[in-house]
Amino acid sequence: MDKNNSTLDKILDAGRHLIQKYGYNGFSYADIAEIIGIKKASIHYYFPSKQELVRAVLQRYNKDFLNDLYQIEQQFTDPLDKLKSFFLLYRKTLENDEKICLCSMMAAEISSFPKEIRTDINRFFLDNEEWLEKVLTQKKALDVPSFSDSLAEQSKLLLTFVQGAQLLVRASGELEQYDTMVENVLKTL
Amino acid sequence: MDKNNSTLDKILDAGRHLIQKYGYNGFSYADIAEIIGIKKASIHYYFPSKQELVRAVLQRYNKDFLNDLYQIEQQFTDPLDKLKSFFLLYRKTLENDEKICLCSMMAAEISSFPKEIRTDINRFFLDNEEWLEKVLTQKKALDVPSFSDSLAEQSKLLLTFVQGAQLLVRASGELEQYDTMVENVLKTL
DNA sequence: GTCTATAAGATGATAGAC
DNA sequence: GTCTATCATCTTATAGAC
Repeated sequence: MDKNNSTLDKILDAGRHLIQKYGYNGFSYADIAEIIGIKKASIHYYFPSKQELVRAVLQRYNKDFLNDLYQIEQQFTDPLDKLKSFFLLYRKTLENDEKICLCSMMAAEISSFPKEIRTDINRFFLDNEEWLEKVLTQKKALDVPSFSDSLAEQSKLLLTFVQGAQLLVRASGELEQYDTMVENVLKTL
Repeated sequence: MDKNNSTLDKILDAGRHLIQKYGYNGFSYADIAEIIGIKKASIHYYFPSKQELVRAVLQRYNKDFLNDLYQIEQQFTDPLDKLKSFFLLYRKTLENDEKICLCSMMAAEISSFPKEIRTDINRFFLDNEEWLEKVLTQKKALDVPSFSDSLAEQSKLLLTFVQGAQLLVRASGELEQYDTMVENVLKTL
């Protein structure tokens, strides 16, 4: 159950942290080396190029995030609880040292990436939408069918909300804003 | 009425373009120099440091954007038309060469900036919220009062929407998504 | 104002010893 | 696997000629 503490994992952890905080163009091999106490050259042993490194970080992030969504799905039965946990998942990132979702940052920096990486970033968003749509479908089955719109479209709106809310929180520096906004967006359902 | 085509303006234009596309950490003086056909050193004559340059870009962007909002306010009487124009304003940026709102990008990169710049970024968001709230107030006066929530909170949600929608469009590369999402978010009002 | 020249340090990356 | 040493290039920034 313990996280593998190999150098490889430390590099991926540090890389993810730095991208979430400063962006792909805002960190260097030297930064990673300093964080985990090795030399720059050692990183190249695992990831010859920066793009290979970022791609590995991205793919692991997507996998972990998808797993978190699956856990939420298992843990709760009430769709509303699932949605609240979804927003809490994003909140956890914001709580910790000025970070945002890795894919939010990388979507902003999309012009710096080749096609394959762009595809992985978009995959993250699609997976989020898909998960949300599934939960909204469960919710609709319980509720008076209050919304007639496509649940796929509704999911996209929820995703734009959580993506944009992160930017507002970062601009203001006030995390508490997030909770109020989540409350309000849940009321619209 | 013509835009002043001084070197200063060219520098600000190129700087804004590059930040909107690649981010603050994703461009250099050399990039600006190449775009407008001068030498790097000439840019330092106007902006000794990169932070002074980005600050000037940011302040002009905020001023121009606020002016655009004012123009919309003057041009339309129907609050719904005003909102549609608001979203169209953001769309214009997306249409053009993989760019997003300057302050969306800079909010994502907030950890790279000192306090004064952060304040300017947040000012942009607050101005957006204020403008939206004003329009929503006009709308409420016309409508059956359908929503009971605070219009300030409603404005924030609309802002999170447009901020997040940009990231989704960038991730997918499909601008048409934006129009559908705008349609759907307007239905929630 | 714009240029050439140059500095001082950072950056991504490689070669080869241990 | 991790290190030292080194590379070519890029980065922000300054000094001084024109």
